[in-house]
Amino acid sequence: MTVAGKETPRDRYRAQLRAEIKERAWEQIAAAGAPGLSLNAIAKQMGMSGPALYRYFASRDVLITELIRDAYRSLADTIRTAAASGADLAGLGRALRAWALDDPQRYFLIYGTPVPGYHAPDDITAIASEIMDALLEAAQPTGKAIVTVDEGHPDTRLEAHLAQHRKWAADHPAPPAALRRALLFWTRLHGILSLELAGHFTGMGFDPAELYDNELRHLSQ
Amino acid sequence: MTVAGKETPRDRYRAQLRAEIKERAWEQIAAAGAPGLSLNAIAKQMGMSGPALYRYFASRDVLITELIRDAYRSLADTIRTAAASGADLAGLGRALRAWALDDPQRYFLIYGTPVPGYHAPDDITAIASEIMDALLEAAQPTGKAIVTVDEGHPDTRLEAHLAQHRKWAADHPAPPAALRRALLFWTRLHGILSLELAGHFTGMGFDPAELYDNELRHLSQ
DNA sequence: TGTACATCAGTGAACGCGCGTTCACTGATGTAC
DNA sequence: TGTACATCAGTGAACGCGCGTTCACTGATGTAC
Repeated sequence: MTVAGKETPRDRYRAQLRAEIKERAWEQIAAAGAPGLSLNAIAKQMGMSGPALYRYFASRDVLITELIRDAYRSLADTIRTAAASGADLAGLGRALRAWALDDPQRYFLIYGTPVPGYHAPDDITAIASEIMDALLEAAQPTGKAIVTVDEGHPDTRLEAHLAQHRKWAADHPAPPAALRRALLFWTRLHGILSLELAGHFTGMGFDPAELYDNELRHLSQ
Repeated sequence: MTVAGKETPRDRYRAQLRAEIKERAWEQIAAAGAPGLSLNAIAKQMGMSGPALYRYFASRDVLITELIRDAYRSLADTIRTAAASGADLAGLGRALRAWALDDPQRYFLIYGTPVPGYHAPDDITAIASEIMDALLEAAQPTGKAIVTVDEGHPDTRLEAHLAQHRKWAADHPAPPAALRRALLFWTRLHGILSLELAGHFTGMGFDPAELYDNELRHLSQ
């Protein structure tokens, strides 16, 4: 244990090695999926013995959980950075797509097939709602137009439901229309990305980017 | 080997045991996900020794591939049955949702995280395009209205792209607007289902069915 | 600056486990005459 | 209907493997006086 703020060379070395272990872990996940991640294999790849890794991660589960956390963190940062630079919903959508294509298995670690029985720790779900908050913020009508008569297909039924079931947006003053837009943004774009990354469009002949842009156009209008 | 059409008691027994193996396999997948499927564990659960299963499936991979095929087959039958009974796109959407909720892990076996390097055999991809064909059929405007002035948001750009990239619909005379509708049906509904089944909505407070219905309403109008 | 001690990184052996799969074999079930 | 043979289901032992993880230990690096 080291006092916070006082970083010794040993601390730096530790941090560096932890980072390298994670890098190798991502490579393994990219090559064989998350279930194929093996501590021994990582150690061998790094030229170390298996038990050595236990100096850096208490167990395989701890490592995987940290990878999941990093994935969420990376996505949240990507979205927030885009939002901070003034991007609208479509801009966030483009940032999301770039992030997903950059590392498909990282995307699937968050949004892929759930492992039955696994429950993410609280701090991870906190990052997830941080992402939703950023979407909600961008899903609100800009200040200029006071009354938004036409924002695509207003669906009063869904908006009425969301108006009364907005626990996930409790901290946010967004109106029902924005709740709806944020959810549709999420589910529609995820639908395309997930199928695209899984290869379900391969051989069909069209360009998924066109489909994606089509959705972005209608979300933003 | 038995001549086709001549079914001996032994054949019946074989078929029955193969079916039971698959059932146990699905139970295991539901309990621990597909990567956790183990032939030995299935055998033990059935009160048999491990090697006995090799009388029925040549290998673990063969078993899994057959499960995937069955999943596709089941989905295709569900969609076609709904279509045959006169359901419109929204009806197919409801059938899809019921099918997905009935067995989430079966859904994920088709649409979940891909295993890097795995390629489905041709007969399985054939079932996949059979599903797309059924969607295309239902996505076409009904005969009554000759000119469809407003079918949601017509997006000429996407339709123009699809008009020239329709390899996946080569057998089908559906117009570009129908291609677009079929794709949006697929990606939007999958987006919601996938997130719902993976538990990403839990704790958010709203009812995913409302979101789903919202999409169905706009696809059908 | 030098010595004594504590801390830490990493090793190698070992444990127990479960996996997929092969193989020689037993015993039951079916088929042919 | 009865016998002789072939077919098939299932067993138990075994192989080789890789996994996560523990443990006692060595050697290097840091810290305190």
